[in-house]
Amino acid sequence: MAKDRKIDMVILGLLSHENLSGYDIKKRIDNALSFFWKGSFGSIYPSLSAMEKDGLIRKAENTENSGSREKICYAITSDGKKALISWLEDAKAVNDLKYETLLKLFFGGVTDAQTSINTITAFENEIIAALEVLKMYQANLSNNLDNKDHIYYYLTVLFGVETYEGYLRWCKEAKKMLVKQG
Amino acid sequence: MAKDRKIDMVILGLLSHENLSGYDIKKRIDNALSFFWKGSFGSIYPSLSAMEKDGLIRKAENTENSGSREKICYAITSDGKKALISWLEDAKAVNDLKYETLLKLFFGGVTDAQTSINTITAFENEIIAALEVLKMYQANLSNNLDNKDHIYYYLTVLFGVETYEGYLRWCKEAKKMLVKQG
DNA sequence: AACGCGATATATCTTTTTGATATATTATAT
DNA sequence: ATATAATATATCAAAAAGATATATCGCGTT
Repeated sequence: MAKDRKIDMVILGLLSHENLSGYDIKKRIDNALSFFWKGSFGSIYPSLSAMEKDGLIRKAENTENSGSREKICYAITSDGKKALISWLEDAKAVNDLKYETLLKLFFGGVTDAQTSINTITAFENEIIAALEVLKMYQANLSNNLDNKDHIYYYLTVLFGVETYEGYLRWCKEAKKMLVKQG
Repeated sequence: MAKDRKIDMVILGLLSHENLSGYDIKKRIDNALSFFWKGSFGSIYPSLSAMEKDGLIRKAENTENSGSREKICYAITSDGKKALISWLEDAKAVNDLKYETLLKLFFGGVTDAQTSINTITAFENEIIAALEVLKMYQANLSNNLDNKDHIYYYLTVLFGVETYEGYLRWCKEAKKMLVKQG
């Protein structure tokens, strides 16, 4: 069966909600998962081919004909659902974080304080914009939390809001310290 | 010159502080940078070879002879320092975050609420342990913040403390909601 | 009607990185 | 004396990112 490809689990998870094409999957990742996960076409299409060969997914008829050019839709199989559940039931999870912002800050002593302040400000502006979007999602989702599926989506958004607000508090504090230091 | 290898900048940054071997570099990454960056031997040694060929670093005599087996130490060159500064002065930074914890939670509807609670608890325990270490670093560093180089280290630790405390607040809230939902 | 352009859609290639493994040396504990 | 843990370098396969190629479709402009 599947080895250790995380993208397989992303795809199986998304297909457990609805039938999707590779292009649809990319859109779902970019929209709903973007602030805690990423995925490229270069990993999605090979994963789809491999998982179809292994019987974890199968080609499905394009139900909602969006009118656009023909697409190859996939559905999850019972074997695929088993693989997904077995992954979900393992509580251990690897969180792989790479903050280039922090890396630049760590080596900030090589240049002047203003360079580090600029790096923090660029980060701050990105987060302010992203937080606005997240808060919109949060507002929409909190209206119908009775829907059992929506609570999981809501909790990930809550995670984003909580961490982003922490980022912004840190940006202010860090810039204050750097200005004082000169 | 160098293309787009982030590991190059990590190594150049560390070498701007002191001469190091590949093994030393790995230790520095695992200790000082671990909660916001990672690096494997499989990327460090090829990067060292490539950057030496390009003249960004050079072999250096092993100053502090630690008594252990001989090691190949490297020093940054003036070209290397130029490359490092040019990277630092670009305020744009890519922060690449992959939370498998959040991914599992997002698909939590496939299994029962207890499965998601277990995933959150495993995350919570990891963060509690890591936060303890970070707070120790923070206490040590805040004693001598007059040292110009230490402030940058301190700020990255502050970032870790702020985000980890946010994680823990979220863990409590998320578990409360999942327990209520059942 | 012809044209260009942006969105949709699949696929593949190169480069970067991880994770595993191989190999050898030195220090330490039993 | 011997096992084993830490030190040290190196390489390989697998995974993923990022870039690029190719083609279709819908829409607005001229």
